[in-house]
Amino acid sequence: MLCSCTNRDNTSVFEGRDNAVTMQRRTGGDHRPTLEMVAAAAGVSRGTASRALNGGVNVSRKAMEAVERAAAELGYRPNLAARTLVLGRSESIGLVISETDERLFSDPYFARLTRGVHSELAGSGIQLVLTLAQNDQERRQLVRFAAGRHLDGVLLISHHRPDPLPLALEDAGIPVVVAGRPNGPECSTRSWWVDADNCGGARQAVEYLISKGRRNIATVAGTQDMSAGFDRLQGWKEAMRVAAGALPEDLIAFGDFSEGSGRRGAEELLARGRPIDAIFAASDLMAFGVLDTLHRRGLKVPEDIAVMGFDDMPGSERCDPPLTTVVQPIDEMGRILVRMLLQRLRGEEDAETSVIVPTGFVVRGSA
Amino acid sequence: MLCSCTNRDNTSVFEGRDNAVTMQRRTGGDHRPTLEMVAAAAGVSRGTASRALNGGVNVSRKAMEAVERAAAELGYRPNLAARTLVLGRSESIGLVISETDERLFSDPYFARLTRGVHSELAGSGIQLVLTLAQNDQERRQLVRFAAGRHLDGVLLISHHRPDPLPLALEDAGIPVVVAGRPNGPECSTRSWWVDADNCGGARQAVEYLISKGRRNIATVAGTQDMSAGFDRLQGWKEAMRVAAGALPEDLIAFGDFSEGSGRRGAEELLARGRPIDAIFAASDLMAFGVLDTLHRRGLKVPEDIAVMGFDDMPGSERCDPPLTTVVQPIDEMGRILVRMLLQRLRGEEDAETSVIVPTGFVVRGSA
DNA sequence: GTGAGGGGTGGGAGCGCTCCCAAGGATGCG
DNA sequence: CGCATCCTTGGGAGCGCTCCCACCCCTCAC
Repeated sequence: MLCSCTNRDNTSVFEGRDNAVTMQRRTGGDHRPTLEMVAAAAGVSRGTASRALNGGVNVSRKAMEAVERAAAELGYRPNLAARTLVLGRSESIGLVISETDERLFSDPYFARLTRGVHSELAGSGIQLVLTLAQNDQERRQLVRFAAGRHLDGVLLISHHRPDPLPLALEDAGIPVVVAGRPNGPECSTRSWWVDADNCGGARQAVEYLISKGRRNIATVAGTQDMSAGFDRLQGWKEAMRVAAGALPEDLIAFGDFSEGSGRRGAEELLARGRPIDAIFAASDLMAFGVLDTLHRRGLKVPEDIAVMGFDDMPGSERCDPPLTTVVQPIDEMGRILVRMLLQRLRGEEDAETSVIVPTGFVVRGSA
Repeated sequence: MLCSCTNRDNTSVFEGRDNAVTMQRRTGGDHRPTLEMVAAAAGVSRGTASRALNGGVNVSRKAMEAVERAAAELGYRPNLAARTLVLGRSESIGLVISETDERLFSDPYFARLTRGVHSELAGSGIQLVLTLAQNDQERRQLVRFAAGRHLDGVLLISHHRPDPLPLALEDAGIPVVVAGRPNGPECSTRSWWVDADNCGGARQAVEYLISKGRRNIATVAGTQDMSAGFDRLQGWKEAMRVAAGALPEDLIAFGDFSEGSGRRGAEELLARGRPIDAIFAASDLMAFGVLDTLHRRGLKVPEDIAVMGFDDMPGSERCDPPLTTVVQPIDEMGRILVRMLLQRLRGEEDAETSVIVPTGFVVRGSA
């Protein structure tokens, strides 16, 4: 039985076909109008037409109008490749995500950062180009693409510590601003970067718990090869060293930012038998796992044990009890990322080359 | 108190700064090596160097090696703008998402489609460029970007019916393949397209319910200006017309694909007082809402009322009872999208210009 | 030995654009 | 009226690359 809403034209189930990349060279007939043709139609020279179409300095009113009319009539579209060739820049920048697409689309972090980048770029005339770089092959191709003058600069979202991409791009002459902190010997120190104050945020969270009378504050730390994981643990350590004198190593459990690892981390901490009256989880997802474990052990939050998270994920205000957590101004970070790259492209010498954005936190029910 | 993990160099909280777009023209000192320089270093001519670097036909072994060595030593990166200018193509294609970034990152559909596109393109040497086109200003800029020879073709993800983008791109000479169905008078019929067999999938779902002895099969339909919403309702109508003779209009409620609208749709259907023994929801999200409503009314699924969804969202197998639902081969659609665009770029006359991909379904507990 | 054939090479032409400079035309002031 | 000044214009140069064609030289057949 044929479906009536199947359309009438040449439609069928697709069959695989030879996929060789042999596109036509010099696409034959579709010669699009060039600036030369516009100029001819308007009765002026190339130079005048170019000036008329780019701001119109030193162009008479009459010439201006003639060129604009001719361009509209011919449906003229400037060849940006030619423009790039002579200008030496393409007026587009890349937003490169050096992560698996799995995380890309599931982690709201990317959505919010992209939104910030996007909003800062709106109306600037600069084209934003999103690109994934998930493996070495793709990274090489990206470097070729960017170095080939397709991108004037790159915003790189990269949170895993040893990422060869910033260095490779800088070596190819592409200015990079990284979201995250590309420190360490194996990474480029030339790249500029923006990061949330993960350390300070974590410290403030612990200090808040202390101010509420908590003393035995454990932590479920995140992945240590990510700056977010490392720095948040640093923040906890700093606050605890001050509060407890020495560092209570037995109050640390390690997770990987996932909910399951939060569950396991809490179980591990409780199993050690040491008194605990608060748990700081290095991500909200892990905090969800911690809450789950505490509930199942019959412990009350926050009466028996206070819980804090980090991120303010969607959903954090709806869990039981609503999660007190550290918030990063992700949109703002995206905007700063763009501003820094534009400064770098303009060659502003006095600009800040790295920015740490302060975090805040929302107090809800869990602490 | 200063955070010890704050780095040592020039770091501070960012302050807004003038954002005018006045990048440096003709970036001064950083003259990168050109093909001419590579040729000179290798002791051959431009032409020979070019041939050596592009497949090496009619190049002696000696010249080949000399050029490769020179290129490596100088760190030569071909200027892709110059290449694009002479070839008339850029060897990159766009994946344009004509949706809000809200949905972009929350709807797993995009992640899976992107994965399919990505995997099909791997190793082809073609650069994939993701772009958002959320408003008219961005759409115009995208057309300029693509028509300016930055993109050889565009894969457009667009499910809202009157989308001016495919037509605008085709008018500018850019081949487009749409994910979705750009039918209707206001839309381009020139664009090629790929769509899931929404109509057939819905019909099969209803036929399955009929085969299980259900007779009064209601539906909560989706947004009607999206082909997915329209076609899925068509499929339900076709099956019901055959089964019931006439079309039971009072078994239709309308939603917008969201969970809340599924809840309201189910309530509306039940409130009409007509006997119902199954509900086909046009999305899993709406099916979740339907299940919720039925539970609250104390109705048993599937004993009292069977429920089917459409999409196979992550989470559909974990709801109560696990959802029986129609699945679209989204990855495969992404792959087909790429293959079709490459065919179109190659100018293959005999290629299919539209493809409807058959759906399947998974039987779980709800029907 | 001579001519045909083919692999290998060099360099001119040209892609479409922007920049620059010389030259023309209009205008103003002494 | 003459000359300096400014606005406007045209067209050459050149961005870095690929294509094309003429040319060279080596090989092989007759």
